[in-house]
Amino acid sequence: MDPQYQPDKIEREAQSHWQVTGAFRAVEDPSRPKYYCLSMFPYPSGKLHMGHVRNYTIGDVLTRYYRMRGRNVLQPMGWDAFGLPAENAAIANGQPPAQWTYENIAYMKRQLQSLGFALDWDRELATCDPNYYRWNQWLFLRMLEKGIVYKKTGVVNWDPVDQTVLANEQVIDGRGWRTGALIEKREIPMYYMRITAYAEELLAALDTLPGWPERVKLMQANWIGKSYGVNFAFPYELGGEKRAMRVFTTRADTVMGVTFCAVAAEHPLAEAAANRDAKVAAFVEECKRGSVMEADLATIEKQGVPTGIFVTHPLTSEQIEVWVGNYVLMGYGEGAVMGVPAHDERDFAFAKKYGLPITPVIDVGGKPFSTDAWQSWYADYGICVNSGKYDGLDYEAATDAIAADLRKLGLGDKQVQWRLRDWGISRQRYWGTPIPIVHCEACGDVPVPDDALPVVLPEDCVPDGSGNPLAKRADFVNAPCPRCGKPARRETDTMDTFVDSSWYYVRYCCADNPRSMVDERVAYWMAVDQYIGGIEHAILHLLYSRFWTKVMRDLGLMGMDEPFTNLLTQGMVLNEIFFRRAESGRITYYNPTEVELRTDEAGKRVGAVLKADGQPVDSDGIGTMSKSKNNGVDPQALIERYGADTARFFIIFASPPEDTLLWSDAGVEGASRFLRRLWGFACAQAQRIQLQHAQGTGSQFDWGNVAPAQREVRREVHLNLNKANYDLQRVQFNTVASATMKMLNALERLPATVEAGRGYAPSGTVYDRIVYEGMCILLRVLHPICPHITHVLWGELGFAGEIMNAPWPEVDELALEQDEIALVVQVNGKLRGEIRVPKDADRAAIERAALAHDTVRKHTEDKQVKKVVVVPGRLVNVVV
RNA sequence: GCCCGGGUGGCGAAACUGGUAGACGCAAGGGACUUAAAAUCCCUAGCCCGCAAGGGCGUGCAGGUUCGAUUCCUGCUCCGGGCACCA
Repeated sequence: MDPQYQPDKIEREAQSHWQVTGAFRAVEDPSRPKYYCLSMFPYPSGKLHMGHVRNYTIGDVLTRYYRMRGRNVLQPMGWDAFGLPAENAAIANGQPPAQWTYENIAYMKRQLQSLGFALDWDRELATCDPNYYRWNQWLFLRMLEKGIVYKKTGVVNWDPVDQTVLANEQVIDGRGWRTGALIEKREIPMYYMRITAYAEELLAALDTLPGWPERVKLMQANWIGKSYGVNFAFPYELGGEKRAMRVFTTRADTVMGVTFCAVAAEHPLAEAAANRDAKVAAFVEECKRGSVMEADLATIEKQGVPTGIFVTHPLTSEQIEVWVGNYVLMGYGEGAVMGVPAHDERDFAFAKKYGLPITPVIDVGGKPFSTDAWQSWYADYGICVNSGKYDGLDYEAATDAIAADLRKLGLGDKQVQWRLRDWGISRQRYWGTPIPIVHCEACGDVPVPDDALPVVLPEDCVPDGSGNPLAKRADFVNAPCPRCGKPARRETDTMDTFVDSSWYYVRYCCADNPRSMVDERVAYWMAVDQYIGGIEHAILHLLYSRFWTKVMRDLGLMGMDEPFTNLLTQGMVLNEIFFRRAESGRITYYNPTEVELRTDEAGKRVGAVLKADGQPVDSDGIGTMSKSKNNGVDPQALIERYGADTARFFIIFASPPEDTLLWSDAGVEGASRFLRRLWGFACAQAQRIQLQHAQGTGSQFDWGNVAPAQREVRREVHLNLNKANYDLQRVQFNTVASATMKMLNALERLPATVEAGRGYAPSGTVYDRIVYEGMCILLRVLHPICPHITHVLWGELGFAGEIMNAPWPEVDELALEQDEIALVVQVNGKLRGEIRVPKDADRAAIERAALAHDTVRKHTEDKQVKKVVVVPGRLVNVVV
């Protein structure tokens, strides 16, 4: 056995052993309980970053742990290979996205393999492979047939200089990232998936997911946003024509306080007003500038103009003026809102700004209302006042009465409203799944027949940032109409990449099937037992995946209702973001490894400079490691210097999986030291352990009369095994790593000789037994985290079989027992001392011992003891 | 702006269901070994007062509940994630 721990050597050997034996190939076996462990597949951005290492190490720990627990495990891997960065790379270096993507996949695959993950590479898939995305197209057509896919217009960011649609990320302060041009909103036709048809089920089924974090379920529930309210109309006349402006409100009890209404710039009323009033027209134009992002819309200053058009209040017949407001969204609800400034903060600010009347109609516990400044209680529920026949009613009664009256008038009724909107999947981009539609002048939008699938994306395009590259490809665009055969044009939009990731976990089960999207193997593996990925996917990706699962179920393709039984949302790996802004406004990001921090004499940070030119760079704070912010850290250097086991141990040890982790490699040294120490200890004990094998390990040993100093070490080992079991079950792995360190610390402290003559078992024999048992436990507990070193040591020390298939160790409950326990003594909650009592001491004896303690006596002697609280096994609190 | 999290020594963190705050590590200081360095091993360590015994303070801030609060409640503050075309 090599006295030196050489990670590069042993890791290479272990990995090639696993490869040769096909150790991680998953085979369906109905006789064994399966465990499908899935980590979110990576976007092939070029190199792995620490977030990937963290994500996949967590998944690997679970996979290897459950394998040792006897489950038939599947842990696959693939590539989320379509997307914007490939096109950006093409713009930057002229390389076709396909080539760039495949090169990145090859490099990152080698990186993943070097980390020793127990992945079944036979099931590898890439979403940019026609054999994968043809099923996106196939299912799209099924959804089209069912009416789940439909076409309508949607709003996009339009860069007027590049003549192209920009992603939200490419709009910076309302300007195009490359051109600096002011961005405009533009309406274009798009395909939508009717996720709102599943809103009710998506919301209700959250209750069937006990294995999901509460916070994720809460976020999804809020996102779906079911609200109960009243939808009603304000009638009006325009150009002699009778019409109605519909609004939705969750506060029908405040309808009597309406003093104005506001509509979105795209609302028909706004358009009508713009036609006859230049001021309105100018404002409507202004509203069209800027991005479509909700965060931007929510933070802009609320502005509006009066349209000069009045609508009739349905209950009071009062004339109410309609305004155009830049904060009203056409895409949400009716594109019009009622204004009740006395009880809605946004309306209040708007009314103050434009001098509109503010009429309180709700009394909240008699508190005095003033129009001077908004108070948060103005929005509270209360009793109607100033509301005519509704005076004195509470929220529910008033809502019922008002809804009933509106119903009688035929102007409105109660309605359930959803915040969730249908999912627009059309993207005006090249590197994505082609939408399988042909546009024919005679036949309209014609679906591509199934036998003509897949519609293959040409892989030699090099986008240049202007327009849509597919539209420029005559060989792609020109196609005969599938229906009439006349020349027609292919759809050039591609699908949102969230489509790709909405069902890839299904395809892993049958990735080699060229004839159908799913097969019977799906029923064996699905649902995913444990899904692991970043918290940033808490809403969109996870909601879309749940939606697709339900659609596939309703199409008869799968049986399950929900795709992911247990969800672990990994915290983000963060790093500082450094950048410079050029005069043109263009921003360049610099990797933290290229930046040097400047500090003053006291060690306080005073600035940061680029190592290359010594000139200052700005900090944009701390953020998730990403390609776009160039703040990722390549784990390669770490792996090469210390080995995969150290990298894995360190990232697991650094913090609990769900916590955010601010990257720093301080502490890697400690992980490496631990593994070297473990190797050294194993070397030193190898002969002794071999001897135990030779003597037969199956024989029972009587641990009853072992000297306390040795018994304490064995207790420590089993205590930490117990702790590791608990922490594995609650997915807190950092303390599992700690437990393995504590076990080694204990074994190293194990005394070889103890005081003789007390009838204890011979200390030399006990020493050998504890070391043998201790290493047998320690290696197995450590194996999921550090598979290579434990694989090798398991073999070197002569333990049977392969450690990856060894059964998980059992806690010996007797080893945990102690004769005497220590109790803490407090006086008035303050720690004053410690007493030792027999483990079965009764309450009275504990109280006596506590009151007899010197320090306790000092703090109680001139006072009256009111009460003594005894917490068994923990503490005694004397209250005076 | 809205929704969801988080804040504990110089640093990463631990603390089972309200019961000894700081386990396990990193960095640091002191020592041993060595011609020297690396590696390794031993010791110290939340902050303040004290030679010590001991005492006071301490889990972002301000309150509350409790014999007892990092843990429960209220308000605030800072940081992170999401906000529908980054993935």
